[in-house]
Amino acid sequence: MDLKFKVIKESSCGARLGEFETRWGHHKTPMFMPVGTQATVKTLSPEELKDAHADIILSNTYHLWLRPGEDVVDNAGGLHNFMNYKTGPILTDCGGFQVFSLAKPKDISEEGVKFKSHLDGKNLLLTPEKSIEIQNKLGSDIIMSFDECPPYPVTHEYMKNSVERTLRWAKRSLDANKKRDTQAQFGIVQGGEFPDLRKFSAIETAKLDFDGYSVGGVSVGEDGETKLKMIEYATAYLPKDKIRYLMGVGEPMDLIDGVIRGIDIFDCVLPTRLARHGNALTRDGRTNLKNARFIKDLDPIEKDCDCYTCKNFSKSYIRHLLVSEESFGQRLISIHNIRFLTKLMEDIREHIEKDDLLEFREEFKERYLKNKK
RNA sequence: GCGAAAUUGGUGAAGUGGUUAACACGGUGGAUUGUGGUCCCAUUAUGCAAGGGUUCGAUUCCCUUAUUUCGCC
Repeated sequence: MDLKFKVIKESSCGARLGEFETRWGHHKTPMFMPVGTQATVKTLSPEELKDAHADIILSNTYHLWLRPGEDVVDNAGGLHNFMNYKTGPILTDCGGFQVFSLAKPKDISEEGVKFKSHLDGKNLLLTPEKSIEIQNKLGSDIIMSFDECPPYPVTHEYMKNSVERTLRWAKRSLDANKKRDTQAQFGIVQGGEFPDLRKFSAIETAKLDFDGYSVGGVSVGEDGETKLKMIEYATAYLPKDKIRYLMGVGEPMDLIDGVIRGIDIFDCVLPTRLARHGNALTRDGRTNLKNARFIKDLDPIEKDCDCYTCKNFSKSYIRHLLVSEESFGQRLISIHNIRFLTKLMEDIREHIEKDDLLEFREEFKERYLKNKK
């Protein structure tokens, strides 16, 4: 499905202000997608997501395949109906990342990847065709082609073979997608920190007829400078008229730096995972709300934040909930953290419009990192 | 009143005549980037009820006191 993506404005620093269309309406980029691995953004209701200005969410093929099974979701009429998320699009990840993140004895062959299920140890085979078939049944708006996300670091030789295989898998993924008219499909660029392989992967993937292109294999343990280069090596060779999605990146500074390198969409578990561990994202950096200094602090997490949490609850109360292991505390911070990132993207869009994103970056960085040693 | 047993950090507790008193919880910090939600890392008792004695050395043995628990009149 054509997303009708268009770049509205490209700023002098390389950032793009854009827009695309789905059956749910128009969506502005750059944007951030909260992650809902198991058909739920952990602890949040669809209403809360909407209120936090989450426009689109990500869900996961691998997890839904294992439980409850794609047929169960299909039976409910697709993911949107199943989870009653009716306000925006859903993108499903292909399951490729789990090869890396599960880090079990893995067997990667031309055919696909052999896993042991983390639920019952059963031997499973995920192939490009199977991943697409599952995503077709899940009925997401955007599906990802099946890739391998190698760990970091890995030898140039390993990465070269992996990139070439991922490219062949991309073609098979594209061929397997019979619902192309209803679901958009993205390809994934890999190549690790190697400029030649990133370039090769970007150019060759771009030759395939995808609706968007993502940059994968980033934020897997590399240092900050390497991370930015990985992105640059890829975006330099991606078509300008297609959406670019940087997978798994969500640190506020990384979002800004990604946008400057021409990225349009991001996803990350960070806001919700940090929330479950008691950490709030703020303009002044991360704040661990479990810290004793908040015991009697009646201020909200951020005074000028428009989220439900900040409009109604104090740090003192949230700290109490966290310390008492009440899940409402995790939920309140999740709401705030997601809103923090969607607001950051709104600010970024505004500054692309004004073409002063680099100045915004400096101001933001100064304040965000000032408490870091 | 008599007899017996016990007394280790904020809590539950292990332990030994000899350099840093186990473990768990709790506390305090930290970590966290396409999520295997309740995980991970660090730190947290200069002291073993109090006082005295034996000993090269005692939290560990002995005595006294205090407190607690259980029996008996």
